[in-house]
Amino acid sequence: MVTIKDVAKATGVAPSTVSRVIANNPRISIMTKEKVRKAMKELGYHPNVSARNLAVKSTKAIGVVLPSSADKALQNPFFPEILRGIGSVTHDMEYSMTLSSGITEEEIFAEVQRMVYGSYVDGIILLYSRLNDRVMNFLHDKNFPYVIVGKPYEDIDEVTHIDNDNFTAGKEITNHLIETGHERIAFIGGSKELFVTMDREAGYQAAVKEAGLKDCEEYKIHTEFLKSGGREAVENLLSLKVRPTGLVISDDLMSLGVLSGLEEAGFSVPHDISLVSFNNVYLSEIIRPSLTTVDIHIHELGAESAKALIEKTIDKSEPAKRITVPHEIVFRNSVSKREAF
Amino acid sequence: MVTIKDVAKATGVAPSTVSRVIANNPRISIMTKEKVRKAMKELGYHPNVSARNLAVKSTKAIGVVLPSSADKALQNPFFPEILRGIGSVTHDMEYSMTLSSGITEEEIFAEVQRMVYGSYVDGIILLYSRLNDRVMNFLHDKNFPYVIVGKPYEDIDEVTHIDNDNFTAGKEITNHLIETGHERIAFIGGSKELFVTMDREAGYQAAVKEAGLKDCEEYKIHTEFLKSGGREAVENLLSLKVRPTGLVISDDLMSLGVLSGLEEAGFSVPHDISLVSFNNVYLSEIIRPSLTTVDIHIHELGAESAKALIEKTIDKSEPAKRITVPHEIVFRNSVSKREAF
DNA sequence: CTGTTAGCGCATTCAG
DNA sequence: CTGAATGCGCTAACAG
Repeated sequence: MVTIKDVAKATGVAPSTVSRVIANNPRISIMTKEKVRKAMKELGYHPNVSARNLAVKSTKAIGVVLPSSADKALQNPFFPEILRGIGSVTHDMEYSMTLSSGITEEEIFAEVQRMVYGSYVDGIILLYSRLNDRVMNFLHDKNFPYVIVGKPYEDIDEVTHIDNDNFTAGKEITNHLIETGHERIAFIGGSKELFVTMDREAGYQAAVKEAGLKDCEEYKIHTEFLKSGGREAVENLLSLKVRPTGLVISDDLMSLGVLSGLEEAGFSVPHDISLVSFNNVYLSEIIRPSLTTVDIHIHELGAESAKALIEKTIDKSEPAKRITVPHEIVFRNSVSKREAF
Repeated sequence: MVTIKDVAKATGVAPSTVSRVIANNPRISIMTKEKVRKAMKELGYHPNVSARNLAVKSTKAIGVVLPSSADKALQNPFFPEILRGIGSVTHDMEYSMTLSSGITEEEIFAEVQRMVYGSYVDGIILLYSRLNDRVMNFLHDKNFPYVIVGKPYEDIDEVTHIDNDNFTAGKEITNHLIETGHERIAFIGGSKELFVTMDREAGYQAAVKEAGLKDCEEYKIHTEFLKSGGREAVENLLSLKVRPTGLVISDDLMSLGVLSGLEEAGFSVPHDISLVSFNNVYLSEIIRPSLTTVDIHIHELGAESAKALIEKTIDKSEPAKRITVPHEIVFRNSVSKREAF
């Protein structure tokens, strides 16, 4: 391994000088800089992170914590995509990204502790949010830089988070259904415990109310989309005396299950029933009918979270803030016009 | 930050002793061990990785590089799943895992160089394999520990790789179709450049030949599944005078596209056409019809690769080897019996 | 069984 | 503008 000393020797300067040209210190003459750089290149010098980290007490690395992957939810294409978003900025800023690799909640917590106490990373991105989460509490207590993608359950204005305006998105997409003539619209969402679901549902409900449409409990379904993609949800809905003609579904992946269930039951989408959802993952484009869905800009969600976190690691006093990533509806083929009765 | 010195002082021993109890060195009396451990707990001591890494010249970290994510392929649930597999062993062995975060090929290469030269990681897992890949060549030249998930294009018995027996898998799943009475079976695969595709196709072909069935070129289709999920593939196939009754598709995600295309064109699966594929990602279970597919044990693929790599980082002279992860067919509802004509 | 010493590679005072 | 000295926190001989 070629060290700073080697290039110092080769150049006939002191190690500290080499260190300074690495940092591009302005007090070094342009000439020696060139000379040193040349030697670095020739010798194949590359700085050693561990040494650097030790000296400066910082790592230029961020940790990313995925939800407990006991959860099948991890198979959601949302995750690779957000990782890409994060990666795009870590790459640009020459940070590295460490993934937490626990599977149970317990393990994850242990991992995070290691990351924090062991100085593995300068900050952490939480890709989930739960009520009373040990990890978040821990980070908070330790005053360790972290951001949340989504909406925190507690201390909402003390923790910087990156989210969409899911309420508005829910409202808009529901309005789209209303505008195309639908009057009986149901909502199918994942766990009520999740803010995403709640926000989107609230938006749906607001739209329904404002339009003066029927707002009944029977039309709001919550199901673990892990289990058979909400098959039951569909069955429940179809067994109603007055069936909905439009469905707002809180996640593309879930739509896939619902769609399949619908067609299996002999309903054609969008002919018999229209359907819209959220996320705009790749899937929604390749299935038939392709999905009208709100693109929540997953990549940007990731990128913004990384940016915000890095700022925070650089200046710990950076105030907590909320970053709202814009969304936009992508119109495709899962919705059809419905004439008034 | 509480260091080894602090606990040394608090315990009245030398720093080196503390270091030894951390390493659980057997030459330390059980008594002082207890004493030291107690102090560590009380003071909230946690070892600093950077310092440790610097001293031992190793990082207990592995790098994972994903395929260039210009590729939509990353949205394949295959990736989160394999990451989980890797994570399960890195966690157990107390390693950490760093994701490469480049998006273009160029960027990825730069990242890998940083990882290697900067001593960010002890070894690297490549989650893709391409002909004449700079990254692989680089790792190879530098004699840096790495493993490949899949099959390397070059130096196949010099690089340890973890793969399924895709040939056999292809053969078996095709045989399943044959056994259920299908006589005209087509293959739809991704890029011919990929070994996975090639191997699976070769298996398909072997099965077809052995069964004495028609083996024509028209029945072998290659398409970028990125684009509209192989819609054209389907159209081509359907426009044939003698249409196939069974389809072997090289990836579940692609099946999704094909399935949609088929139903859109008015064909019902499995009634009119049967279909089988590979991977057994979550999707294949939630769509209707659920997919008969070969489970390639993605998680295990990841876990084995991590294990093999870690072994290699510990003992660089570990010989290159090939690890074959078993597969198994999961029978679901995308295949129906076909009576002889 | 334990303490002392000397680095690991780099950044950063402080001099000059 | 540059060099010498010191220390980041930990491990690893070497003594004893």
